[in-house]
Amino acid sequence: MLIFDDYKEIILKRLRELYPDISQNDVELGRDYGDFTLKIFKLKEDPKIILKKIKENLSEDFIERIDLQGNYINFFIRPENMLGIIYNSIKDFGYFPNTFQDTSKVLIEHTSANPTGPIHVGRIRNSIIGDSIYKILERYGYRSCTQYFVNDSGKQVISLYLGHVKYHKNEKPDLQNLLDGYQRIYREMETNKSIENEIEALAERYEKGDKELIDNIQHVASIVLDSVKSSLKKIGIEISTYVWESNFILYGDVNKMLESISENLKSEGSAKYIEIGDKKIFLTRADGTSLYFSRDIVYHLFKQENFDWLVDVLGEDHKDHAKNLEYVLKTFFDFQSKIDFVFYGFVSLENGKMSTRKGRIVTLDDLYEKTIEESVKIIKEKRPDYDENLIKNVSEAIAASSIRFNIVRVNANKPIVFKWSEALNFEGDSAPYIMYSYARACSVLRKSSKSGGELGNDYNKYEKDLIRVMYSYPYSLKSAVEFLRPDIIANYLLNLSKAFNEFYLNCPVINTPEESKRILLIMVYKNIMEDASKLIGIKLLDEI
RNA sequence: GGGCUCGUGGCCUAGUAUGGAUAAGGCACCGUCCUUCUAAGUCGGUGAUCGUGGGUCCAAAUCCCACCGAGCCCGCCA
Repeated sequence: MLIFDDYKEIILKRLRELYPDISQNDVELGRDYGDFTLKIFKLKEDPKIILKKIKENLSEDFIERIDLQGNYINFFIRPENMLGIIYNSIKDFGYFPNTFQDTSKVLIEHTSANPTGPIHVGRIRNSIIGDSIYKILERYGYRSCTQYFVNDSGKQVISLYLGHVKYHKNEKPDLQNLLDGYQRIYREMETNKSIENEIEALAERYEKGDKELIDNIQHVASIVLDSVKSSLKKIGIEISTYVWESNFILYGDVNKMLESISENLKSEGSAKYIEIGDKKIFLTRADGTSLYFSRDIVYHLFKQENFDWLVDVLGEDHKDHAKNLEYVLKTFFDFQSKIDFVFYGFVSLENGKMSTRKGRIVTLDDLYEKTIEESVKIIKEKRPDYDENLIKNVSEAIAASSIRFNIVRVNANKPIVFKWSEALNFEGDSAPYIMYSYARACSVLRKSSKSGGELGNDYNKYEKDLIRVMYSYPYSLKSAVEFLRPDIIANYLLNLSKAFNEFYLNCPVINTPEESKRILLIMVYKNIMEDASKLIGIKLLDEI
């Protein structure tokens, strides 16, 4: 929970003393008209009288003035009051807003990609959204943790193993030959049906607990998984815990789960299913092997043992699966945790869908390398004085931040078409724009000898705008949590950076009478930038 | 065919949950500003019947209905 002096709440309370019907939504954060705005359409009273009554009842010090404009009443807050709240919070607690530690434990499951190939730009949307949600919930005061559910027991990963046995048996398995074997076996399958039988035979042995086979499959899967981990690490994503699907089979949890709901299971041949309306959800195959749905039930029951709130980040292709899963968990099992699903639209290439099997992908590593290259080129052009070490630091920060920002800033339910020209654009609404604005602030602070200890009392338009955007940070944070939408933080950062850039261009600091006051403003800005950037994985540097 | 999601200037994105002030940014294009703290920046200009058609309402990008277009799902795959 966020803790700060919320002027909106105070204003709302006073307004309701006069007009009890005023709702939360009738008062909103103002844009250019005022700091807070009340819509008075509903009040059915002469606006001038409303204004008069409100002015009489709202005599708080922090109110600078109250204006009537058409059907809106605008409230202007003294900038020094807003800034004072932010500044005091940072001074006392290290950040603004302060938080109250929530007792709820939340687990964010993200990525969980089948370990059958390198992670590509289609899949990183999952990781980027998931990691950002994790950091946002953590900041808000939840005790948070991330988890990757590793599929090492489905047909895909069995194919990965079989591909290696068939085509690269004498080579030590590595990412390259595993991927080749995987793609080759799917090509082969198109003409040779017997391969499917081989896979099924392996699945059956697997399910019966063939230890050697399970170990071998886990071995190849872990090689691929390690590559996924190291790719994600480059963009600042480290997942707290990994849970392997095979464990639930090995230790009999899947079977126990099936027994516990045996009354509700129906049979078609030897295959078992649950009926939801006229839909059949199969839990086991005719040969007795388990299906993803069963393993996912067991996995969610396992998760709820330790967490009060589960958040699953899933591709939009999982919408039906998730709906059915939630229904089954709540109907047939003792499932108490709160559960939320965050879906995201696919990232496609300009020439169509990505496919690991068909080799039509842009991997995260490719994208990272190209972004570094482009960034180095630009740094050498713009900052000829930077040494190799600095170039390396800056280009790596820009690459990680740009990749994350370009993906996280768009609303998850919109599809994205990946374009190199956009991925490598470092101007306008981009991560470097935010990083640049921050570096400018750092530069001023470096060059000033003032410590910024005093709050001023007259702030010009640019200073006031900056203060207002900074004050609105908790509102964005709150929305991001409420709707599990990290894009809200990304857009907030753009607005904040823009407000600073305008201030910077119009308000000289060093060697002016306003230096102390403005240094304080910049210090506060720096703190909020660091706070918000961290949430979506933008790496800020003192100089870029 | 059924279900879910999306459609906002030439291109990309915000605004839609909670209807309300001239639809806000960016890219591209034209022009402005470095004798002052990083020009990856700033300011100005060109450019939008908010997919189409109805409806509700004092008021619709936002709500409702229909249609069109795109994506995803409709497996004893995951």
